[in-house]
Amino acid sequence: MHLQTLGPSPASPDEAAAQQERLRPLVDPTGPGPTDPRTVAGIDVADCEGTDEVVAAVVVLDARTLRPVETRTACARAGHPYEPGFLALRELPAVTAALEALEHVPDLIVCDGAGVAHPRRFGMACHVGLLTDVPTIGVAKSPPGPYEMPKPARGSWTPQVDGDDVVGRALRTQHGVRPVFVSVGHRIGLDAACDHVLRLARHRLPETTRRADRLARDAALRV
DNA sequence: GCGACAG
DNA sequence: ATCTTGTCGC
Repeated sequence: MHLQTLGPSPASPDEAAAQQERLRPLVDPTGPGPTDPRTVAGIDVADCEGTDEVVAAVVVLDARTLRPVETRTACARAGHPYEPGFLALRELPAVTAALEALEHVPDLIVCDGAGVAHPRRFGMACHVGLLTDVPTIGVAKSPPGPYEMPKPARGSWTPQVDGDDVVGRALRTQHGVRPVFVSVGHRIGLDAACDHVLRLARHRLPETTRRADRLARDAALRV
């Protein structure tokens, strides 16, 4: 699929922070998103053992059946060790390559990790949103900080607050199971984002994430 | 048993 | 992220 140009790739955390600050005003954290998406994509990344490479996987699912209609993987040098707040510095080159190889343009993209629930309000899901101009959601497996535990029922949630802003939710996707941490990426509001995550979640994590995770893991073994 | 899930 | 171990439930 065609991707927008967002300027030169940062080569250090400092440059990445500057890029995040530059791009964050372009994020639109509102709107209904796709009302009745036909396809939903999931993205995840796995490390290749022993090498300096990471592999990104993109899986496009039929939104109705949750069956895959297209899968792509791409490899890239990690370049930098992981640093909190700079996941994209490490993962985005591979993610970009995988997205470029994609033939379908999905109606919605679910990213592994944060959207606006990020130190500079510009997590990976925001980055992918601007890159693709497709509505994006960030679903993280661990919280950005302390949070209030939602009630045990599936669908219950508590707000994630940062200063004066609500930046995301701890959302229960299965009864009694540890919540996931949802934040908006681009071109969709938090209510709609949580609706989609809930609809995609047969287990704790949405099917998009599970499928992309497995594909990335498998591909990483073969590198 | 095999897959899911907790820590 | 990854690995290891142990329990739970279909």
